[in-house]
Amino acid sequence: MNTPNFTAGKCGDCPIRHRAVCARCNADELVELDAIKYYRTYEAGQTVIWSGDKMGFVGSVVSGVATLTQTMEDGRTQMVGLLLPSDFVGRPGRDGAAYNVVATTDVVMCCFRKKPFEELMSKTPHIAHRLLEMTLDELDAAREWMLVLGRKTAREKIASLLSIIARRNTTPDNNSVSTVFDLPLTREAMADYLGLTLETVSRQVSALKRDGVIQLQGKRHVTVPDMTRLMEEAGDDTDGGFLI
Amino acid sequence: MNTPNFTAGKCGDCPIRHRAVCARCNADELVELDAIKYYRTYEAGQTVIWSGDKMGFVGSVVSGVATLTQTMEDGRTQMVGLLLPSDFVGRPGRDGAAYNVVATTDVVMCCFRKKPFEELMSKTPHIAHRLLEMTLDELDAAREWMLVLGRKTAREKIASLLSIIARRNTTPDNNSVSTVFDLPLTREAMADYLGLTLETVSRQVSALKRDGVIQLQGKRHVTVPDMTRLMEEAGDDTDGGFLI
DNA sequence: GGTCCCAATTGATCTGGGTCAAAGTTAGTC
DNA sequence: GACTAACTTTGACCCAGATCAATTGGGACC
Repeated sequence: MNTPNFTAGKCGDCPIRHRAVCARCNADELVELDAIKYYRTYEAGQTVIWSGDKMGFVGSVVSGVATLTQTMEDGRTQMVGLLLPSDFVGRPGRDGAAYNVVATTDVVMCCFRKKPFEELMSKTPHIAHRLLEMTLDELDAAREWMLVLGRKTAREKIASLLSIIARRNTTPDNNSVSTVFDLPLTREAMADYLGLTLETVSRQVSALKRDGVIQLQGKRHVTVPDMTRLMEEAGDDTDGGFLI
Repeated sequence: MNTPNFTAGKCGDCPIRHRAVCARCNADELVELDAIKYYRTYEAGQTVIWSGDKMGFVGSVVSGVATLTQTMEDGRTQMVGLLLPSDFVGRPGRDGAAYNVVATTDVVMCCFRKKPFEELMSKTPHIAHRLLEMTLDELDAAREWMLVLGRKTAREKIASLLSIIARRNTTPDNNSVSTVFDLPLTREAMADYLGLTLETVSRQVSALKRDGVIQLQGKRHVTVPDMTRLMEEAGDDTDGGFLI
């Protein structure tokens, strides 16, 4: 775990939305942090952390997509978080992981050894502050998702998921009004996020396509001609709320 | 809002599980906090905060039960949090409320004016730390709840809710192995928590009673003869996990 | 004690999404 | 370029929970 095998990355490469602690990219912070920080890559499908395991680090996603999942003894699983580039992983002050973390694409993580990170945190109020802010964001997202899970129809659920991914993952294409992105999830992973079966996901994606709300090139490449329409389908306030 | 009309309360009365900042009840902290702190009572049914409103305080529940809810334009509502005594309300660093907060019983809140609280927080790393810990707890609870909403059956949902309330609300009755508590929620509120209709809640409560998993005295007073059985019905690991 | 009101129960029926099954797609791999 | 394996779509049928519609129960108040 301690062998950084990611060479190209340095904090100068942080994606714009990188919100984790290291992401602030202030040189003085970097000096402090470099001693305890390392990069690590995971292949698609690889489990980053098993629920219940001791977790020796915290960190954030640099590139790729990972998921947080919970599983019942009989195998029913529910995704409880989607980790896109810039999202933070880990629970400072806690020893065990609460969820499985699985890479769904190849993932590069920027990790901080936990012990020194916590020491740094208690010496640097600004970091604890930032972490609180990020945790509040995650809490908002989780609660918004409870509304999706508890009260939305299958079609609305799909539309909600698509708009979240669209808002975070759009490849800017300014000579077009359309929003374009790649789905980083299989139909099964989408189902696990939405509390549906993969068949229902497939049917509803087809229905949204048939109704012109989205266009598909292949299975994963999505074009949204009209984001407002998609958000109406999601049942959201058109102003968008604060889902991350 | 500034008129404290709660007289009996002082921090010496904090319930055992009071985990909020003021709850630590160290005399020196109290001296600091007293200048910015007030009590306030709300009647059952009263809305404490409207989603989107500017929120001038943070605080914690001293007694009673309140709920956090989200509502769609068409009226579908989902409860996203249950506030029992000791739970924290508010989002330091945020201006607007993200949810409706509604008192479901008479509620006493211990409130801190937001501005001075935030100043205090930035001067006192220990408070920011504690707040982070509490927010992580809430995040865990929200994510555990996502599993309930997304993947559990109606019967499992009811059993899950009952065990959460049982674990937090039990009136100790040591000459009996049974767990006894009062439901602080109407059937409708339970339905809003569980993503069900009130009719389904009623049916499943009746079914659990018929099957001897619970006993009811009146509509609200619940006796659980065997907590292990209830938790099996909830589909939880018998060790209980970390739901708050 | 009566009656008003609201919470809760119970019944009958309907339907969205689950389940089971089969066939179609796509990307590797040899 | 055929072969495999994993992912996806589509169809047929079913059932858990929603919906609609009466009742029933239980305080609070006169």
